[in-house]
Amino acid sequence: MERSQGCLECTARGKHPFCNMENSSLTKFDTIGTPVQFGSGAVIFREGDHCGSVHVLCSGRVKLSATSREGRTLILKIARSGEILGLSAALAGQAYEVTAETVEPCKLKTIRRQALLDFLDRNPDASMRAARAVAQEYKAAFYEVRRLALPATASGRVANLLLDWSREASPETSGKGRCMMPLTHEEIASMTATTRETVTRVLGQLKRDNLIQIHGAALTVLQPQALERLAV
Amino acid sequence: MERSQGCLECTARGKHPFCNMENSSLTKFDTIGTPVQFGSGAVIFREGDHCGSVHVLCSGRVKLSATSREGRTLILKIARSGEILGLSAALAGQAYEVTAETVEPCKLKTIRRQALLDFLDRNPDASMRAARAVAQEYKAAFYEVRRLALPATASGRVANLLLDWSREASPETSGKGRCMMPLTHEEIASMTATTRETVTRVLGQLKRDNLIQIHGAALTVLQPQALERLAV
DNA sequence: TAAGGGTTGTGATTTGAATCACCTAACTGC
DNA sequence: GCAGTTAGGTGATTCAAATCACAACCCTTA
Repeated sequence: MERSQGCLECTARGKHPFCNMENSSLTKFDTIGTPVQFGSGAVIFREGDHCGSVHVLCSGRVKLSATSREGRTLILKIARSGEILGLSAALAGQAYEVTAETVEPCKLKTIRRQALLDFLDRNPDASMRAARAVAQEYKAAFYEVRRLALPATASGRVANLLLDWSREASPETSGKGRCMMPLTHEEIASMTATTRETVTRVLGQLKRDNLIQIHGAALTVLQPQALERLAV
Repeated sequence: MERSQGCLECTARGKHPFCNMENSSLTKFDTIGTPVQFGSGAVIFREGDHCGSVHVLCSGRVKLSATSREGRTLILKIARSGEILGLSAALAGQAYEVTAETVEPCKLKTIRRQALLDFLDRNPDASMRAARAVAQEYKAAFYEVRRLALPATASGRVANLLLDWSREASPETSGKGRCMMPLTHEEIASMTATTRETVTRVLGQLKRDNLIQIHGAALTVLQPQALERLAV
């Protein structure tokens, strides 16, 4: 009788397009999903694993990454609450494309792939929502390509990333340009196709030029326009 | 009474997941789409344009690209028949993310965004197919990120692209590793985040090392394993 | 309080690839 | 045929960033 994790009562529901479906659909949805909790650093699934389930991220952040045979790691994005991990793999009927690893304690709702497909078949509004959710995922992946491939320099790619972060976070942290960046330089390097040392140097330069401020994990973008000029 | 372009009679229908819907749905679908033809080099829509329509690509190839303020161009992919251009933008209700330009004469079927959404609402099997189609688009975008960001060198990115092409084409051209590459070095550079000169040099080196063969637009991959080793 | 693992900061060196500059071919349409 | 245009090829030079090598910090945990 775990009611605290019911989707109907979820306070964040309105914020998340997929979760915000009709009550009747959501009631049914609630019965096919299992609430799960993870600590920090837990692996939810691995790249190449058979996709048996999708995972709705209720709270917390999850790092999505891919690794090359030679050991180079690319972090695609940090997923936030409301995202549906593994949805595209489940719909396409293929293995997970990425590895999902929590970066902080997370609550999720896990749904078996077949149960989800049956549910979508029977609830047209949910299946439209799923299509929209994947469209969002697509858009995000597309902007990732853009962010990586268009800037000519490493500083451009880093600047792009910082701008993205400050834009995403703006509603929460009222002060403009402030956001939390709980990643190491090594991880930022994996998100910008560069090296740890280069990230250190670029961030150092941006601080010296007063374009940004960093206190621990707190990042403040002081001059967004100047960053944009760098970012191309 | 244009019947030649009806989806029901389309011979390629079986090859394309989205088009291969139930006959009853397809009949309805046929009534909401307008067949259109384009010559080579025609622009179907532009990045940033309001997304008023989606376009089912019936035959021919279409170049999808994005441009930065500074004029750098990134070619995301060459879409082939069966793809639905602008679907993700239509579902997400936003502007087109890319510019679509034909690289050879193409036939398309254009559907007003609202007509498509209504159609999807009323035909659950079609909306599942749409979700799957976007999931495919997502996967493609994801591999694009991988191809661009994981290899450490320009030759790695080019090698990756050549491998992708030869894999895609393999069913058609029976000879292994043979495919058509109707792009200039400049365009290949835009797909691999490098420059025209570097593409020329890399392809030259690959030819000299007997990893590939090029005659006009015909590309043959002679040693896929060696290319993979380069590609990382 | 010391020890040890992970993270960050910096210099010196090397290198891949961008840039610049030009040149040859191939195809276009007068 | 020749001028014009676009694609492909190549060398010389420059430069950003990868690599290598350590020092200086955190943080935990012992």
